[in-house]
Amino acid sequence: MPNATIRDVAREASVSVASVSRALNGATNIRPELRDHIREVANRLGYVPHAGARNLSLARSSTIGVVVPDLHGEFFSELLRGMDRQASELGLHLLLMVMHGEADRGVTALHAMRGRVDGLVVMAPQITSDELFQHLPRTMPSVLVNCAPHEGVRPELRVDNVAGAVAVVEHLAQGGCRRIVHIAGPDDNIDARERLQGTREACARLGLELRVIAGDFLEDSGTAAIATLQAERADYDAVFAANDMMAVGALMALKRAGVAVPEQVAVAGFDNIPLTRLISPALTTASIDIAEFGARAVVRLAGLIDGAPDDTLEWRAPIVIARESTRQHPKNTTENPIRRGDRE
Amino acid sequence: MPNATIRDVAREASVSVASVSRALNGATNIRPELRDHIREVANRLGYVPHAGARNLSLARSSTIGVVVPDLHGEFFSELLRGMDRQASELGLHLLLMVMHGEADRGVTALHAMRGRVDGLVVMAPQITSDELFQHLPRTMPSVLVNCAPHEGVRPELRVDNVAGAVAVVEHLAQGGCRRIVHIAGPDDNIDARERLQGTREACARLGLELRVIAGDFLEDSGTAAIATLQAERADYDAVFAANDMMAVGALMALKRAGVAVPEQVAVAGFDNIPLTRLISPALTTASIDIAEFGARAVVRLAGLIDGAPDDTLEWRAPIVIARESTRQHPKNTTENPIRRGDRE
DNA sequence: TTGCTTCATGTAACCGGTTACATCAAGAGC
DNA sequence: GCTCTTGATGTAACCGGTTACATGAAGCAA
Repeated sequence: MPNATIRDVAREASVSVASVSRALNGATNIRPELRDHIREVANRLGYVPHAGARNLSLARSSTIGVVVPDLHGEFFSELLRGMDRQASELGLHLLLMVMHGEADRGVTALHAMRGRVDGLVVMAPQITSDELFQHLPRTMPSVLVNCAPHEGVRPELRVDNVAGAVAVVEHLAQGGCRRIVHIAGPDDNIDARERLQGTREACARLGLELRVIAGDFLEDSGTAAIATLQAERADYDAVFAANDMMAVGALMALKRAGVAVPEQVAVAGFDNIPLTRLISPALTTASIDIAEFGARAVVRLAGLIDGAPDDTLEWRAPIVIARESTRQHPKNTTENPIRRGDRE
Repeated sequence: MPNATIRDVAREASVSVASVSRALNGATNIRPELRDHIREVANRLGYVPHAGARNLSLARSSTIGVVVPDLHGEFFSELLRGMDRQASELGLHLLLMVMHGEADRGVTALHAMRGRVDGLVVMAPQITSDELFQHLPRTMPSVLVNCAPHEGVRPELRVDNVAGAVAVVEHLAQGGCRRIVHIAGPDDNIDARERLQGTREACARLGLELRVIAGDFLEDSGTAAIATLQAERADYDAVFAANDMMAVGALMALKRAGVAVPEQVAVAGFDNIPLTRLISPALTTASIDIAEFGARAVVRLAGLIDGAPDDTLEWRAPIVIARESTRQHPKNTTENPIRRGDRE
């Protein structure tokens, strides 16, 4: 037997559908006895309103779409947690949409959102996602989170990656490091680019040697970067990875290679995912409060949906969380740090 | 200007709404030129179908609801990742719903799903969620994942917690451990209970001493458990926590207290979350493929939605992943393991 | 009593799609 | 030329809610 509809309840209670709707939605213009009677009947029939129908007629779904490139790792789970907490507080549901890196699938997916959500939180750091933004209808309230540059001005939330990278490099320099290896993220990722840019700027300004190795934000590419360096017997005293997972990969590889961290090589990451404080040595990293970041995006989106004007670009500046992996050590503050090639 | 509707397209193309619907949904009974013309007009107007209206009329939303108790930690992010991968493959969307531990909110939330999703994947390990299952309408296809016992038979997927715990204890015993401390999970959590039960059974059978300390599945309670033991100068040679996060907390606390792991005390967890292999010593744990587990739930739900009969209870038996934290050490295989209280 | 206001309740249109059925033109068969 | 079939197209009902507006009864003043 299918679910009861509002008309079933109306018939059973010998009233009109309007009265049922009024009774169940707490309208004031209804006789209390009638209201209670209708509620009783609705309960008896196990009536549950059909949200889809309600949404259609109200032109509001109380749902927001979350567009993310990927679900790997703790960054997204933290972001999602923050968004969920806030959304649930505001009585909103979360519709998840993962692009899996495919921009065209992203456009299709975006279209699928119409009539399903009241607004979107979009995270699309791929430089190539220009098409995506063009397909983001003006009529759809949306907050852009850490997105690649795009046409026009939109409500936006960004991490100040350049400042974060600069701060990390300064921290490394302060610890006595002079020869930095930067493991970069994907070339088409705006976060990765900006972190690289900040690293370049800071190294140039502080007179540090810089070598850049390509990576892809995954643990393995951090490991691979160290393998390359080891094979070359390269000379460096710090590894700064563009995100924490690559830093972890590097850390593990260094450990296996018998290189002491931080004594011989300091290691730093970016994002401050929860596990950074659990590994050993604990990882130095650039941190923003990821969950708060997500929550903030939801708050702003809710404002937009309610019609509040908002087209500001809001920044979050990361701070450096100094942990064991870059603990300052006197012997490295000299001009002549231990060279990797010397022992092996 | 609001979004174009199917009627706008029909008017602009001088055809009926039926033709527009046919043209855009690839029906065969339409003249190709007309179809192309309509598509062209639709494109020009930037027409995107209203998913909500479509769902209402098709009585199908292509969305599945995911009900989870919490979003903390990597377990859920892995589960979600597996579900998303599968859902996206099947052309389904994911609507997230976190209960935040409140059973009554859960019931409300469940009702909110009606007309929004075609089916549910429900994870409700709280013993108290009986009410929840009663409010799960029979008409709503749903797959239960690691749920507490409940009335009636439903399509279900479960981790064999008892077997997993037994396997871990056997592994510990094989390594020479005789005095086990089990850090239990929340008392009202079915997974926690079963893991405790398995631990009890195995210890009894193997003649091991067992002490149980209460925990709550969070890292801090693992830390607290060790603090308690230290304060008492308790005598034990293995800590088996009911999940990985508590094991990690215990591991950190032991390290800080100067207790060597695994030499003095072996440590094991449960779940095999990704970070277990990254910490040091790497954590021994009971593992199932969490992402696959989630994906499987989605596959079965999709089957149910398509009307396939399915009321089986499917089990996943965890396997023990032996890592450094329980590395076998000869001196502990004697009847007289090092007592914690002897050094400090 | 009449006329006016107030308020509970019902009727029916609407949200934006899909689709059963009606309609109608063209082609086939005789 | 007439009928029958076939296939494209249009009309309108329907999905299940909400709500503007119509209706009609009760309350009140004159």
